[in-house]
Amino acid sequence: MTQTINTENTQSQMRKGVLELCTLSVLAMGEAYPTEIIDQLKGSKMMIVEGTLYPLLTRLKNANYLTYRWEESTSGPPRKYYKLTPQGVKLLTELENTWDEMADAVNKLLKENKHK
Amino acid sequence: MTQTINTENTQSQMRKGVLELCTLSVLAMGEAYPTEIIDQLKGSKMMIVEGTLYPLLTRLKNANYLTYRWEESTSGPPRKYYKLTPQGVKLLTELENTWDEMADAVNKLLKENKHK
DNA sequence: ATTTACTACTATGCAACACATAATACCTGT
DNA sequence: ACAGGTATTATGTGTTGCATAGTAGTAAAT
Repeated sequence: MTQTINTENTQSQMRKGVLELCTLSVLAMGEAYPTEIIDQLKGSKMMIVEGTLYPLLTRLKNANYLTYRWEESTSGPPRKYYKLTPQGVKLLTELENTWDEMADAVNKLLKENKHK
Repeated sequence: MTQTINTENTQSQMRKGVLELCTLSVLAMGEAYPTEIIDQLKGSKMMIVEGTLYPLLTRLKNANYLTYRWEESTSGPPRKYYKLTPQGVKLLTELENTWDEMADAVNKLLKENKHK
């Protein structure tokens, strides 16, 4: 029993790929640890949860787009501070282009076919 | 052996959810059969292939967002002309809002964190 | 000193979907 | 009959968002 199409579900689907771009974009400002990244994304109205972000960071790290260093915290366990590698910067640039092109295409289409 | 993050793959991921919106948007102009839909989307630089569109149309039809009628063709097998149901129109409106919100959030984020 | 609460990270599994691939069926012209 | 183009259907795979649960560290409260 699957096959549910609804707005909520589609929102998740739309986030796919974009979350990767958004995470890289946050890290373009400088290193950050997961909770900081989540807070910044929430501040931009881009929802993301731990269960999504942690695996994503691990994938990006394994693919050499990110590195991290441990840092002690005064209020809890040590944190992993992530930052972009040169390849990560390159990937970010490419994904920004991909996003721009797709967003343009969608906006154009929606405008053309606007229903009253 | 999985775990490949690259621009190509992310492009697919970004399309998820958006293709549903784009398909509904094309049908907002009036009924169309799959090949027409594909052509219109390609005209807007939104890539989609048969293997993606046919299952998508079936999902939307099963969820009562679309209906179709058969029509004979003078140059090949009969075609399924799809059109939006009232619920489909409603879904389209919701997805347009979802898209606008997400696109705004992403654009804002990219602008803020623009790397030099 | 044990409990509680908070923070940070890790592990596992599921569901949804794009896409590749292949197959089926219909029509037209030779 | 056969070939080629068009339209639809069926099946399987890989990626990923997210839910859920668990581990571990710190600090304040009892």
